[in-house]
Amino acid sequence: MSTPKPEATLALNGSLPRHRRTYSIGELARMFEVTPRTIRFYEQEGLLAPERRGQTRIYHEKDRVRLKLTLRGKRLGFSLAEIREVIEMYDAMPDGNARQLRRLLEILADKRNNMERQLEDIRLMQRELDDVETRAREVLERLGHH
Amino acid sequence: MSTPKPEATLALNGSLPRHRRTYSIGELARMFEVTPRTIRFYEQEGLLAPERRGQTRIYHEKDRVRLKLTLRGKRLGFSLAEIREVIEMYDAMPDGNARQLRRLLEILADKRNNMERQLEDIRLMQRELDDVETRAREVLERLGHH
DNA sequence: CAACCACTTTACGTTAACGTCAACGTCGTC
DNA sequence: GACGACGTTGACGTTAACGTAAAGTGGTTG
Repeated sequence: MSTPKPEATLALNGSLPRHRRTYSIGELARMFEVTPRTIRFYEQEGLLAPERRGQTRIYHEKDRVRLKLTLRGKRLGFSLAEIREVIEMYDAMPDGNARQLRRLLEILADKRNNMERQLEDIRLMQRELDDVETRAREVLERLGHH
Repeated sequence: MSTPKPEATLALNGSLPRHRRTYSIGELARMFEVTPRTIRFYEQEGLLAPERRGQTRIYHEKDRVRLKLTLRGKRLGFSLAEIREVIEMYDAMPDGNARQLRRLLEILADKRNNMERQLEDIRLMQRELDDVETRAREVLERLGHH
């Protein structure tokens, strides 16, 4: 406490083996471009369970990964409830009973189908975009030539 | 009215050249597995503009296609507002000015980036799913062998 | 020590995308 | 001519996923 060593306690985290790093809620928020409110909300919804040092939340690698997966899931249109379901089952896996596991496999298969349809949707949508863009460029061209 | 010919007026639409067909709101709803309420809502939001015969809405091929594109857009996570924006610009294209067209191209490029990221997300997500599934199967296997 | 962050909880507000219900009109049919 | 299936408008309800504001805590910095 008396030694003025440059141990900013936070800045120090700069070059640690990723595994030992911890994050504040603000850091994570900036990192993923969400607000702290969002992160707290995800916790409230059972998607995160950070450590607590007193009042304040402390996030480890595990939490960061979870958040990343959560956001990815969201971009793919999954609801927080769905994401939580998978996360919970995943956590319970080691000692999960057979029924749970089969249920998990079902859910996974379901997600997979979802992915497949999304892939198809994307391909179709890209064609549409190509088409619209081509037309737009043509019109633009004609405008250029008066 | 007196001739009992099997002209069910609705059933008759069965084998028409797709182009001339028309649809009731209920037909479209079943077709795409949405409720009539949804379709009316999309109209209210400016995504559809069906013909009217008296009070009742009559949908043509064009409307069906729009609905299809709208739903596809939704599956890909676009908001109705975004979808409408594109549709409107597309409709206004022929007589659109250069600024409008350039704006449209911007939007399209944006959507394209979105698609690309979604593709990447899907690939990553599929790997995760593979991983989880593999683990689940392993655990299940061990359970089987007591 | 005062000022300033960054963090906390509590609670109410907001937006998008419909659902639901009431109250009514219009066919075709039994 | 009652009935059921389908259509209409209008209005209010609901859910998910946060936003926002209020009021307080704890650490460091000039």
